[in-house]
Amino acid sequence: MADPRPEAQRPLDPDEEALVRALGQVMYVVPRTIDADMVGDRQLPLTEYTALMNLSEAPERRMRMHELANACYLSLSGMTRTIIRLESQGLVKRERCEEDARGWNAVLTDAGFARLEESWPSHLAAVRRRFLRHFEGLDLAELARAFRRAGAAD
Amino acid sequence: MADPRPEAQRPLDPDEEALVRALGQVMYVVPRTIDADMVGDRQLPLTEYTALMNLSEAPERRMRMHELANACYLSLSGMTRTIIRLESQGLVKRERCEEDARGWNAVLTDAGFARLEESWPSHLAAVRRRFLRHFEGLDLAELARAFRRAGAAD
DNA sequence: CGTAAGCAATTGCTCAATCAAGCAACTATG
DNA sequence: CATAGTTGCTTGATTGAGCAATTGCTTACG
Repeated sequence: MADPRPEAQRPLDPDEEALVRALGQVMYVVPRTIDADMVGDRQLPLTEYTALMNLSEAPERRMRMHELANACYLSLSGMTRTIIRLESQGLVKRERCEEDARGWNAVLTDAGFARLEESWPSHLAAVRRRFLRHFEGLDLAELARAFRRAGAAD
Repeated sequence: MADPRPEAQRPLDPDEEALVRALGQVMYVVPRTIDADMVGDRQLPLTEYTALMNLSEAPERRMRMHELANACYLSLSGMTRTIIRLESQGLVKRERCEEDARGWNAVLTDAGFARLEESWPSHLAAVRRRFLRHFEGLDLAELARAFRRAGAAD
């Protein structure tokens, strides 16, 4: 990380500076407001919604733990605990993996699928209201590419 | 033919969808990598850096707790504890507010200022590497406005 | 004035996330 | 085919954050 070459230390130009100062809004405020909307509306925290949603899109509605952890931007241990919470609500169950007995699949139950169907409108509304509508008129596809680049390791 | 669904539930178009799916990268991955870079490089978590930085820009290098909490996107109680951590390292001190004895000012010490001077290149590098460079060629000023709109409380 | 209402900040508690350590199962090598 | 090393996941300990209750000061009103 430490690479204190002069070039790297050139001060930000005003537009860069404005963007960096505004970054906190998207890093901190947006996730909290979306989560608060979901919890207030459907009692389903964003982390748990994200897990259910990823499972619902997977083949046979099941995923290995590390796969799901990645998809949810969570550590493996964080994912274990999230699945425990969902399991205790009957929304997910765990099944040993056929091909590798070390592995587990998190599997969406019918109750989990129902919970998701009941909750997605709330998530959609929150995402529109707290995020998407503020980007009208911008090139969303290009922006999406930039977001993905920023998240890619290096 | 008219779509009978309420407007708010209209599905996302592909570009919107791509952006929403990429949002997690900026909400979750970017802050963690910037923080990890700062901690690895200068032992200074991003939250604490942000507090020092805001203080350094304030008149007399001092701010009221709730002001600073807002600037750092933190609750007041979260800010109290951050200041306690900084105070225990001698980087900040607390002084009763002259005009209102209920209030306290967090004041940057010389040691705190020195810590900041030693750390900002690391922060700048992290922000460039993990965020800014992926947005080259986009209209940064417009993007900054969109970020600020997204964070503004309705 | 004097008391009720309100505000600034801190404290107690809880919770979700991390890292590090542990356990169980798989794989590769001599 | 034994065993050393690796991998997949869980568990234990810790941390940083938020909310709700509390403390101490200020202000507004009768």
